Amino acid sequence: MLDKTYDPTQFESKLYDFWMDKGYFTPKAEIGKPYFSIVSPPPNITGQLHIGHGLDNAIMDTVVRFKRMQGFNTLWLPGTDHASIATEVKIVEQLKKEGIDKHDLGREGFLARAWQWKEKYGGRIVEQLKKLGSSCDWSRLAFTMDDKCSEAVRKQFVSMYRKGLIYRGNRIINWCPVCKTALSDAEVEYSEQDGHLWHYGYTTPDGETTVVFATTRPETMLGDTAVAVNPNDPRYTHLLGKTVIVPFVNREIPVIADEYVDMNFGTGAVKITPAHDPNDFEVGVRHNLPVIRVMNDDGTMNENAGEFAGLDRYEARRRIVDRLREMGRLVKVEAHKHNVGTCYRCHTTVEPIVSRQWFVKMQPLAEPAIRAVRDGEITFHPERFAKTYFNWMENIKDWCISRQLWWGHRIPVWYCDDCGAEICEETDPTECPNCGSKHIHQDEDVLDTWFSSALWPISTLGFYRDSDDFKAFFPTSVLSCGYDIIFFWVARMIFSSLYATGQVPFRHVLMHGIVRDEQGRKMSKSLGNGVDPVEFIDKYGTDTLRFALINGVANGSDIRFAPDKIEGTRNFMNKVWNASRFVLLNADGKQLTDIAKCRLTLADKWILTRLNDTVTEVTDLLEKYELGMAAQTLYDFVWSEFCDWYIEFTKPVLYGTDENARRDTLSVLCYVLDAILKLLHPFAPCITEQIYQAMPNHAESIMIQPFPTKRTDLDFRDDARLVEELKDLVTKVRNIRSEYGVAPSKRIRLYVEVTDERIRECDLYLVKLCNLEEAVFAPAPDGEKTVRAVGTAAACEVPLGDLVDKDKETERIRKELDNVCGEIARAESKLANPGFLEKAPAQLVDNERAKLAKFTELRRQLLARLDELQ
RNA sequence: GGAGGCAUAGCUCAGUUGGUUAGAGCGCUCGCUUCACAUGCGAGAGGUCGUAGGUUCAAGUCCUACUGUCUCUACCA
Repeated sequence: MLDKTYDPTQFESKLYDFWMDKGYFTPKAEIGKPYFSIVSPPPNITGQLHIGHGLDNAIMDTVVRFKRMQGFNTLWLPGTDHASIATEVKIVEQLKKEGIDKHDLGREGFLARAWQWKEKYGGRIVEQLKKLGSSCDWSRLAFTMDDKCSEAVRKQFVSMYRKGLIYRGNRIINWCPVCKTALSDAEVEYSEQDGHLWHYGYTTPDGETTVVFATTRPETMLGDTAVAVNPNDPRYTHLLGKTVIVPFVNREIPVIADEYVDMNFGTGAVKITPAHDPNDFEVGVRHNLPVIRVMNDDGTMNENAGEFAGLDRYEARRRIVDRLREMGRLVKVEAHKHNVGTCYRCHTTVEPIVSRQWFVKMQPLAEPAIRAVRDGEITFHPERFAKTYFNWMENIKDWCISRQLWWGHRIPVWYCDDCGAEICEETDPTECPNCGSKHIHQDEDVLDTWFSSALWPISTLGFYRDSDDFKAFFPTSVLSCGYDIIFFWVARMIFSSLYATGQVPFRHVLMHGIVRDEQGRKMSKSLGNGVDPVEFIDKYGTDTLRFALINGVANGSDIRFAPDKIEGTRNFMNKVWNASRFVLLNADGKQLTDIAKCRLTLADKWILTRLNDTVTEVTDLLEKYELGMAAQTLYDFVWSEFCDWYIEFTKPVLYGTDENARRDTLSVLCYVLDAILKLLHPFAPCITEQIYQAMPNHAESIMIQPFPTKRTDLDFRDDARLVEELKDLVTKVRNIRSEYGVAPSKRIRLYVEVTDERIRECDLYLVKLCNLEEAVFAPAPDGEKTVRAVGTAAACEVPLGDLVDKDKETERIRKELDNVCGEIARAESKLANPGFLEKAPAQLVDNERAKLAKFTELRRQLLARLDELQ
């Protein structure tokens, strides 16, 4: 039997262990069997569980449990990510506290520390994920740097290298002077900052003409190798082909013409620094300009900076501006807001720098990736995110994949010290295949962490090992992640998988939003407004966490995680618990009947019909991955129909003396509760299993039971409609009681005049739900003062004696009459519209006619009542 | 600059091929220790669905423009 109070901490972790012991999470790789598979987005080993993981896992577990119950061979494969740069930053910080520089340890020593870190924090996050109740297969737990994944990275790299899709070159990249590594474009975040536009100029050697321009980064002038103007700009035609002198370094540079220059911006002249600006770099390529780097990797000025060498970039900027001012060259200084790129890990302003790095050539990879989504091989939910995807893919630039870090997959390229050959093989070479020299050395850099993440679905399933898992579970069915990593991850998995396997990595992409705080702010460490899922689960349980994150939330929209929402969800769990307790307390030790053999009451028929509706709706919604609406549908059914009405309907029977009726009603109660538990299980796995285990005739576990399906043999539309009429009457009578201040405990008599004879069967329901002393199926005796509730199946009269106020009652009836007349007018005007009759579906026209008939009848009765009152 | 989202009850939000009287939770008002649940029960009040046009028999839903707001993306020195 269930405990008196709902306390999830008493059973959640026990149930998880039970499921694990039974091996329910671990499917066999059965090739050809209908399957459902998800490969989990791997959390970074740097961190701990946050609410975003909670959301991600709640979504995946709900879908996975649903599909498992539907009978699919279901795999949910979990893992963790080495998170190259993020982890390395953390370890460097840790070392710093111990007074150690990473270079003191050397590469080997550092990597040893990193693996220690991985053991500690990777293990911790796995334990935290288990608290969520996620039914993932821990026997297949993967790590981006384990053998299988490393092998995939190696093979993919070599293959792409050989096809010329990976190349090494000098390009402008984003450089983080703190992390001291290159970053991809996706790893740069822009933030608007207050800066300045400094206007000054360079003068021709003869000292006669000065070309004035504006810049936000004066320090880069030391690397200027040209001044550019628009070829169509008449102001500067006379200067084309001339030269000007860069002060401080006294370099003579040409004035060139290039379309890139916007004549209407500033003075129409631009200083060109090919080594430190992406656009200038392009200009430099077109005009064959020298590339002069003036900065070191740590953001200080290098030897090319002349008198400013050794200064930090910002100090150099200040000094240069000061000097220009002293020299009288500074024409103007303007305040200027501009977007500055920052490192997504440490938020330092990145420096565009020319550097020799490895790149993935994107154009050939992007095309099939765009096609796959366009052709519907992959579907985004909601669809609009496909646009975001196209937008990025169609304007994609080459992907810088080398990082000047140690923690990660080392680039599998060796260089021959003797002949300079570049060697890229699947197995580590020992000598140069070109000249036979033994003097070879490996590239020092590691790969962007997202290069391995991009292979995650194929590497974890063992594509490069020809494994059964791959054959049984690929392409995966669903990918679930936040919209913030579409570029980092989703897009890259798509083109990487298409390249390697010729197949898409997943069929459906479920995008969710960001979990925000009560005021709609992002949760962050600095604001201290984050919700720790582990703490939350210890307090409320994982079912409440999961349901609160999913219920009523539209796909892809951000979620406000507010305390009253949490309480509401907890209350719902409590409701489920107590309703179950009611059923189980009554069913305890009683014999039940097969539902198909029960003599069903009207209420039974109603709830079974409504259950059918709910099963259909929830199943449809889940199949469309509309989890929020599916949960909402269940919430409403459980609370507003099963608890508020059906359980109340059963009470007169359960507390009555007819043993057969009691048995049958209990059978229906148990049947419906059992179905509710199963429907709810994907969303709230623990509470449903706990209750299920207390049910009569339960099987080993709810999680391997079939998901409920519609019972056409238990569908009673007509009776269900009648019960809706009954509910309507009950509400109206209660309303009258409330309006007239009849004490809830006061039992009254009710006179009922039926239009639908079946209402007579509802005697007990009326007595119980309206708290009657009796229901008399006759008109009220003459002279009895009553208030009337009018419905289509019956009209009820509540005798209230002197409480009845003629004016008040007239007013009440008039108000209802207004409403009814409004509806009649509406229906009539629709039915009078020839267009509607011709073009609207027949069903709709019929509905409208039925509605008109119903309201006309109500109007008749209301008018009759008004007459009586006169 | 480009793209996209949002704008519905006091608040937070659902509302998916256009089709019953636009819903929920919270809050609010009134009343209830009714034997599953006060984490509850019953009854209510509260919305011309941002503005203006258009398409349609029919628009919260589709189209156009506008206003407000948020996000992504690019980046002109």
